[in-house]
Amino acid sequence: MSELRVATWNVNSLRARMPRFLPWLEAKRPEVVCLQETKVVDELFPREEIEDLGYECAVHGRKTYNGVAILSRVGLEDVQKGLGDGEAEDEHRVISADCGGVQVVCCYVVNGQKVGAERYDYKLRWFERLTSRLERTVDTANEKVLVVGDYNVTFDERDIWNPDQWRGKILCSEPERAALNGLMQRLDLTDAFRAMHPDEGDHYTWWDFRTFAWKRNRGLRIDHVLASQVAMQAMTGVHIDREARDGEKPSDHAPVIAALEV
DNA sequence: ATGGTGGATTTTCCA
Repeated sequence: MSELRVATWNVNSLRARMPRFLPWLEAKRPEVVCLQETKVVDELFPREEIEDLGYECAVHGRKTYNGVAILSRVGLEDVQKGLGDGEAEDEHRVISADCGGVQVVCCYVVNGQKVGAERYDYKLRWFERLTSRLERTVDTANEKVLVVGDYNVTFDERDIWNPDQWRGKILCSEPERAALNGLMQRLDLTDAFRAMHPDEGDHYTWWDFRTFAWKRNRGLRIDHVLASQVAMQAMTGVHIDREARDGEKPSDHAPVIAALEV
């Protein structure tokens, strides 16, 4: 038995974040790292610096927006990019791979902008497409499966610094939560952080760059590790790496790191 | 009700 740590981090531009990302990667050395908002086409992905630290890279990026990647130093097999449902545009928001016997899916869910906006409806439809994609490509009934990433949805008021002010708003609305919970029910996935930290609030993963949100700890928990039952049984811990949100030129998200015995 | 900051590519979009 050995420990396998899987981190998920919305880096908000990998190239802009390299001065923070590389030292973090060297210090933490998670076996698997899932990145969102890489904002870089595959040809310009900073592959060499990451490979020098012992990682293989699977990338699915585009110019300016979105982009996802999986880095692994325990193998990277069966890489599948995108939603794969034949629709014209999937916005480079999903990539999956088998890493050391764990089925890892890295997701960057649509933000949605504002309840009722066109992008909000697109977000709800995109959740349905993601759910179908997972039903086609992962075996949650039998395998260790981790579906991680920036879901842009809170589960409940424990995930919100001021629930009254956010009630019904984007990232907190009931249709978004129904879409996320529906995905989890259909795939039999568990919110691993909450399972390991029941009844605790004040555990956020995103703090808005505006309004001094970090300094005031005005955050939301919107980055999640969703785990199959087999993965949950192997899980030893999940934590949010708040240090990575502090200091110079941080991302607006903190990494979430899950550890399992494999 | 609005705008605040940050990143990429620009005088604006997206978050």
